[in-house]
Amino acid sequence: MIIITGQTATGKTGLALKYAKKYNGELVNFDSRQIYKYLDIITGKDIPSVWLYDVVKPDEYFSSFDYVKLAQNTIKDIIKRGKTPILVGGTYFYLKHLLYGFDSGAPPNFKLRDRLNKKTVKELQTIYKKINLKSFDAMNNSDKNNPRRLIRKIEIESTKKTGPVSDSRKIFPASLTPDFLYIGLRYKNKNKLLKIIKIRVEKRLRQGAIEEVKSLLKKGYKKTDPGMKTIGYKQLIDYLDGKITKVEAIEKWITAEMQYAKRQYTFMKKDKNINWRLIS
RNA sequence: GCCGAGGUAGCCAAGGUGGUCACGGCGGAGGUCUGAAAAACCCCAGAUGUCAGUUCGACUCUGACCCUCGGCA
Repeated sequence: MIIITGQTATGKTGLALKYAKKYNGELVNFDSRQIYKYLDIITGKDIPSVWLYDVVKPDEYFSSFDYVKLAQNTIKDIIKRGKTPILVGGTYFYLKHLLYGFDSGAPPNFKLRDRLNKKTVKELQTIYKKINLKSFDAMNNSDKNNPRRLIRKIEIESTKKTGPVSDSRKIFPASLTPDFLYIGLRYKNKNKLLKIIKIRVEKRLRQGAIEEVKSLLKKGYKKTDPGMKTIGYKQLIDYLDGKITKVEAIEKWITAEMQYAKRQYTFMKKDKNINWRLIS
């Protein structure tokens, strides 16, 4: 098995294709945006025949847990057919769960989430403190102020009463053997990354990025839908809504890509199993 | 050239009868991360156009100069 991850715009797919040829492999996507149907140009679905593209519609909920279930089956099936699974993507959150498992088996409680989403951070903190003060005190400053994390914590506590629902077994730790290729791609310097991202944004605009956003809006998808909260789409929607100019939208798009690339590496570098390859 | 407005961090920008050298936002650095993750959140650095003057003390007052933006010419 081969895993290729890393920063955005590093040519992960290209490398994956090389390996696919070499090892009789099939690609499995772990990019949280390419999971969505109709998000094609801006998310860069350049290659046909990749597993786990176009799984759900842009307005549908999809979690890392859903991803892991699908990926497990897909990978098992590839192996059964005697081929090499090649995982490609940049969503380390998904990959982490696939490789190292989950802590809690609590499923989402959407009614509870809706209710809690109306609360302020202060209120959420108060609620959680009341339920589990010890756990709250143990949270770091970043999480304590993060409504999503607080809501999730409250959600977990609230389902504890009924008991955990699903299992949280790890999938692949046994596969982390020496012949297990786990590669991370990143840029040595930011100027190069910026240059590549600029080129890529321009290319996507030429390919019809704006038309893609328009057609999504025409289909009835909204800015607030999970799939639409994606770099590129967000900025172009603001442009189409007349909130910013086209030039501003493009600049913001590029900036968001750079910030994303940075966050990706910050997260991924904690995984000591990744073999980093520098791009210069 | 004249009249008006203004010059506060890389950008936008608040402020005060002169008194711990200054609110924010963006951008930048670093970070958090276990069922929303291309999300959400934490945190750090950085500034009063120039030169004089008044004053115990000026970013705040005065003058000159430089620059920017409007209008007149």
